[in-house]
Order: sequence, then structure tokens, then C-alpha cells
Amino acid sequence: MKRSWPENSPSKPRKAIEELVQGRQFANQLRGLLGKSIGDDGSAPEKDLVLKILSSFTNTLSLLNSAESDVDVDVSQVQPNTQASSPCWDAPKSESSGESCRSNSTVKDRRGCYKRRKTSLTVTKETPTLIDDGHAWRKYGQKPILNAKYPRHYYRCTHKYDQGCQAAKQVQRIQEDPVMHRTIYIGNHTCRTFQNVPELILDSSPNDSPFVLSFDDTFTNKHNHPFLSSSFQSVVKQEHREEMPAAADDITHNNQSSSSDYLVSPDQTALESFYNSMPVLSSSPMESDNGNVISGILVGSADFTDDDLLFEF
DNA sequence: ACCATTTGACCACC
DNA sequence: GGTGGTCAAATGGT
Repeated sequence: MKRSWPENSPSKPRKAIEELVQGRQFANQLRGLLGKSIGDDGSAPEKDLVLKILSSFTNTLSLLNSAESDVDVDVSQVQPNTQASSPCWDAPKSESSGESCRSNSTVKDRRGCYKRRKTSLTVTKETPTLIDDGHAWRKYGQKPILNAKYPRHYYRCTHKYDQGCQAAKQVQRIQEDPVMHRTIYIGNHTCRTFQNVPELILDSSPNDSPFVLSFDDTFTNKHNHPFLSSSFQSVVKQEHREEMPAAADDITHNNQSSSSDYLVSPDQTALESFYNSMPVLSSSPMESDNGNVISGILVGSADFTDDDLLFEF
């Protein structure tokens, strides 16, 4: 599950990680200073630049650190034959969703009765700030994670039941850098209710990547990956898919489209090649005055508990 | 009253 | 059996 460094060179990557962590902490300190003097809207070019630096650090760290990540979702976890084994995820409330559930149990006894979705479409992001991603999330759980300093928070889409939206996310503060939060987006939004989310059109031109996005007329540089375009968003770590027809929930933006309208290709190989070929991180210089726009697309961490907010600045 | 969060309990997976 | 993911009652906020 977790990747590890080659046995013959275990120390160098770790040293690199340490250096990167330190660099990222320095960048965070600088960002804090800038934040105090500039404001918190993220629109200042200085702050934007710092965020990009942070993103670079985080990205590199994430690549190096994936083997140690406590929320690691490795591509190797993809288990195609588990696609149909997630009834509780798709319809967790339904009585029929838990085949393994005790049939005669009371309502209270049905707690935790579900089929855990082992693998699914997931996108891991690390964000230096807690920015509303435009979706409405409801927290449904919090768990302390073994060997992790900070608990993991579980969120589901607010419209899970009224619209059947399957999107969920897990948020956990990164141990090495508590300012950063690692958000794992699971599944894609099928709800139509969005706040502050701009128009986002997936360009499915056949000659290019089927996942190219265009952000209306304010965001047209197609070489930037949708996940990676924000100066706030730091890392798209890994992704794999299972039964979800679309790519990341946040890039679909189906507020104006039904689930069948997803423009992201469901083809897994295309998806993989897309993510393999894309640059690890690219920070768009174009979104600086549209921070809210981009954050609504790319950055998770909408709802946080008090301890999360302690680190907000 | 309604909605969101908290939190202990339950259960699947390893 | 341990860990992590989810449920749902209890609680709090508006």
C-alpha cells in the first residue's frame, strides 16, 4: 500500500524531506508575515508568490513523502474488482445498502453498518490555507489516527441525501507542517448546489487531453492543470478511480450538468496518462485576482473545527 | 424548530 | 484484535 524508498538509498530522500520541510516552514513564516502586512485576501502578489513557493515545497514533499503519508492513497491501491462492493457508500442510508448488516437490528444497532469503500476516485491536495472550495460539506466524523498527531476529519457533501451527491473528503493537518492541511477528495459531486463556484467548462477536445479545462474567459491557459492552477492549492498527490465516471469532484462542476453530463472522460487509461503526463505542479499567474474563483474549484477544507481554525491566519 | 457539529458506538478490512 | 470509516443520538448554535 504504502510506497517506500529503495532499500539501497533510504537516507537521502529522508534528508531531502527534512530540508524541504524546513524550507516550507520558512515559507510559511514568510507568508505569515506577509499576511499580517497585506491582508488575508490572498490577492497581493507578494503573498501569491509565497503561496506558490509553498506549493512547490509541498508538492515536492508530497512526492517524496508519499510513502510515509498517513493518508496515502496510492495508485497501487486500485482494485478493479472492488467496484461493486460499495453499496453503503452509494446509498448509505438505505436499508438495502448494507447486505452485511444485521437484518433484525435496531436503528441504533445499525451504526457503522456499511461497506467501506476501499478504493475510489480520490484526489489528495495539500492546502496551506483553509479556503472554501465552494461546496457545502457536512462533517460526520473525526478520528484520531494512529501515529498521527492530528485527527482526521470526515466530511460528506451536504447534499448527499437530498441530491445523492457522493462527494466526500477527509481533512487532516499535516504533522510535519501543521499549517498545511491534507485533503482527500473522494468521489465527485453530483449535486447542483454550489456557492461561489465559477463556471467551469471541461474542454473535451479530442486532440488534446480530454481533461483540459477552461475557466470561462478568465482562465484560459490550458496548459495548467485544473487541480494545480491555484496558488492556494498545493498538491494533487495521487488519484485513482473506481466506479466514478468523472475525475475529481471539483473539476467537474456539474452545477449546471447532471452526472451524465460530466465531460471528464471515464476512460481510466486516459485519466492515468493525463495525470502522469501533467506537470506536478503549476501555479497559474492568472488567478491572482480570482482567488475566490480558483479556490472554489481546487481547494478543499471548507469546514473545519475549532482546532483547525487555530491555524488559520 | 431546524441545522450542523460532536462523539461514542459499530463494523469492515487488514 | 487493531485501525480506520461511518452512523446516529446527543448537543449546541442560530
